[in-house]
Amino acid sequence: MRVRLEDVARRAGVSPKTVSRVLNDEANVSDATRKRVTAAMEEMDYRPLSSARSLAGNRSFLVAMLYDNNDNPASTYLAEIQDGVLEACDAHRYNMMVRPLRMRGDDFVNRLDAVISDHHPDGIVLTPPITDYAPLLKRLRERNVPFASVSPVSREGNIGVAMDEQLAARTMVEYLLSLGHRRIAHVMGIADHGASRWRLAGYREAMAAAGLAEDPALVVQGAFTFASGVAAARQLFALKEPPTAVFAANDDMASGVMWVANERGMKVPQDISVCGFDDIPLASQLWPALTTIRQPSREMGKVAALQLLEVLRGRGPGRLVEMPFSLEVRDSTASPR
Amino acid sequence: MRVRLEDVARRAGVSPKTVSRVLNDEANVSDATRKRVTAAMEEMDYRPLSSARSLAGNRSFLVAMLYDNNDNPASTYLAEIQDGVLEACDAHRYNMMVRPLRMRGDDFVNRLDAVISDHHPDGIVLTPPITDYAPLLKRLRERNVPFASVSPVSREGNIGVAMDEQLAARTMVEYLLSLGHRRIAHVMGIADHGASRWRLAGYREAMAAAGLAEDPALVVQGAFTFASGVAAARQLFALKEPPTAVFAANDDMASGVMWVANERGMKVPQDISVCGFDDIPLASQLWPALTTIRQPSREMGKVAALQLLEVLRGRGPGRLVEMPFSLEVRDSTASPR
DNA sequence: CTGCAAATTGACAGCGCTGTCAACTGTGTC
DNA sequence: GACACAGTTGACAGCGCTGTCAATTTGCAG
Repeated sequence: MRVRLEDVARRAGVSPKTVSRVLNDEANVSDATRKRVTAAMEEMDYRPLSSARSLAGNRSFLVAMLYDNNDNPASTYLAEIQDGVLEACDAHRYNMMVRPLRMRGDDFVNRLDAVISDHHPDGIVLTPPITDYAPLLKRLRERNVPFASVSPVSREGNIGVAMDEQLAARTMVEYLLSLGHRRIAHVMGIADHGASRWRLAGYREAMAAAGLAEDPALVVQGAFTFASGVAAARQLFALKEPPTAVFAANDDMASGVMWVANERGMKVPQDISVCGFDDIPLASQLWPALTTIRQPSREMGKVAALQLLEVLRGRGPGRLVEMPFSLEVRDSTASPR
Repeated sequence: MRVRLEDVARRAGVSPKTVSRVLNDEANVSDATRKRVTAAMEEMDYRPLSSARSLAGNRSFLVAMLYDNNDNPASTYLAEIQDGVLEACDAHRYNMMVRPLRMRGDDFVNRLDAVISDHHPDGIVLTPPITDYAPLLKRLRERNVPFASVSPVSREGNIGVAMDEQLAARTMVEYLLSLGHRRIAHVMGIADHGASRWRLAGYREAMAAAGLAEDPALVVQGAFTFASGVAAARQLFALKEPPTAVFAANDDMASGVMWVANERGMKVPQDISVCGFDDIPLASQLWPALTTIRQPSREMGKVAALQLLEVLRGRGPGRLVEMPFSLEVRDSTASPR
């Protein structure tokens, strides 16, 4: 037979309601009572039944992590974030569910509604690019579901975690400049993603600061995928004046660029320097190992979830935490010859 | 105000219990009534509250996917399986949760117990290598929690999904033999994983069938990680008579082997052929693209979950479904020179 | 048309917990 | 010593659904 809250109450010599208070870490319980109840719980190995807690208390102890599975089929980046979110939820005995949410089409708000109505998450963790679809955020606020974001575009009124991606991108390009590169290309990510905008802005900032006029031919559109990196590289290498270095907006695209370089018999980094962004495991497994910006994805997932939990547990308003990045110089970049 | 089952019942002119029966797809409801109730549900956009269903019905509608996070930090393989499991659960309106379960130490059975007691999953999907820890399976059976496995070692009494990995490995090695290789090395995975055993067995089978005596120096231990592939390759390439081809038990290790080849200035596939197993996205992003065995991981996750759901929904006993593999010949293998 | 078994439907209690609100306890004040 | 007041505890109902079992309807043989 399962141990119920009532059983714990009897053992501790208090009313069920008092045990409930202890369980939920509520105020107004004397230290002595709290200690007695906690001991009884331990002794009996009491496990609250979450369905009963949910039904009576009208909360689900559930955090849903939403991601866009249009452009992100099982990506490493998301897997790492998920790992961090899960760790944070575990620590506070919250459950976590992952929900793909196709952002294609215009009924994604309905799909969000369905997720909320079906699962009643107490809160939501938003991952890029879902962090910035205005109608979706609006609906979340209307339905009064707290949420935290990983790398949202707007810092105003958002809680979660962010990184100064523009500065990171600028740092990367400044590094390339310091190696002596002047014709530096940039492969952009999907146009309306915040990550694409920041990384492009950082690139432009560094180039401008070095007094270099922007050559539009050196900035090509990508889509964060390996294949788009391949396409972008083909375009860049076909230029009359090809770049001596390529800064791709993420590692997958950078690996596409390197792939094309190999295909053409160009040596990296002797003939062309290539660098990426994110530092997914792939970056170290490529030959030569990829110079990139390290983004602590797992930690970022954890921190975003912790901010959300802060709110859910009524501990405070939560904030937008800034995470550090680092430039990982490896073997795919060198001075031009 | 939320629409409750009672509201639907009133609208359809039946008792709440009858609506419940329709909701749960039970027998003994006349077609006419069923139709009327279903219509009422639709019209009112009724969403059953899962906490109430769980509490009253003593089931959770929850499937937990267990994985070992010792050796698998956010691996692509698991992410793909997860994706498939999620799809299957969604289709039957079950929730899914992912649970890392460190297999190190000997209290993993307790940790399993905690998962069951805390979350009460109706069923569990086991992923390698958790599929084969006898004490864990025993506990699962004792506690009467149905489970399905992805690639279990033992096919007896297990439901889920499997692939003939030994045949796949043999096929790969036969392909290398057909290219003219004779000194073929194998980098093993973690010793007690089923995948390691089968892939090694397939390697041996093919070598023996070709009349080649096994050279123990050509079979080296790995651990399914990139780093272990690097270590294994250093060992192999240092041999007096190094291999002309290396078959690694998975793609990550194969990429480590290629990395060392590059480091030493050896050309793949001219100087050394390398191949892997799994066909994770990395395989196509390496240069040269990796010859490997394609394993339909996502589909396998889905099929395993479907077998479990078959059981959970009282539809049958479930079975062990065999999935096909395919040899993906790419550019990392060629005849020796 | 009657009688009987099978199929269909409903009444009711209760799953294990928490919200509400009332009751009680102890402390400090004048 | 009486009173006010904050701090602590408990009684009770009820969250929305399903299990049990009894009541009713239907189908069909005689």
